[in-house]
Amino acid sequence: MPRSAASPSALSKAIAATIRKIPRGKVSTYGAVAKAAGYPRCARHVAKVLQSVPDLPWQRVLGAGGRISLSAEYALEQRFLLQAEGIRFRGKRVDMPNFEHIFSPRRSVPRAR
DNA sequence: ACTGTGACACTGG
DNA sequence: ACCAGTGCCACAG
Repeated sequence: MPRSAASPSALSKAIAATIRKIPRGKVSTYGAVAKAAGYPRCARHVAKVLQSVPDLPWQRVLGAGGRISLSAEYALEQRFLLQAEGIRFRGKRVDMPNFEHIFSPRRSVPRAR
C-alpha cells in the first residue's frame, strides 16, 4: 500500500461528504454538519472545507439559528440561491423549523430503541 | 513543535 | 433582540 494517501484529511472528506448529503431545498448549519460528520466541536472546520473544496452546495450551510454568516454581498447571493431552491426566510434567518435537514443519526448504539 | 487561521457556537450584558 | 467577548479544534505553513 503506497503511502501516497489521499491529501485531504479524513476530517475534510467526512465533512465534504456530509455537506453533499444536504438535499436540495434543505439547509444545515456548520455545527450540525460537523457533528453529523463525526467531529462535534469542529464547526469552524466546516468553514475551512467550504473554502478549500469546490463543488459543494455551500449555500446550504448556515450559521447557528439559520443565520447567514457571510459578508453582506455574498450573503445576498446565498440568500438568492436558497430562495431559488424554495427555502424561505423569516427576517434574516432561514425558517429553520421547516427547512433544516436532519441527518440520519449515527447508530453507534445499534438497536437503540 | 509552534503559531496563525477559519463562511463558527455559545454566553452574558 | 443585538453585539462583543470567549472558547473551540484540527489543519496548514
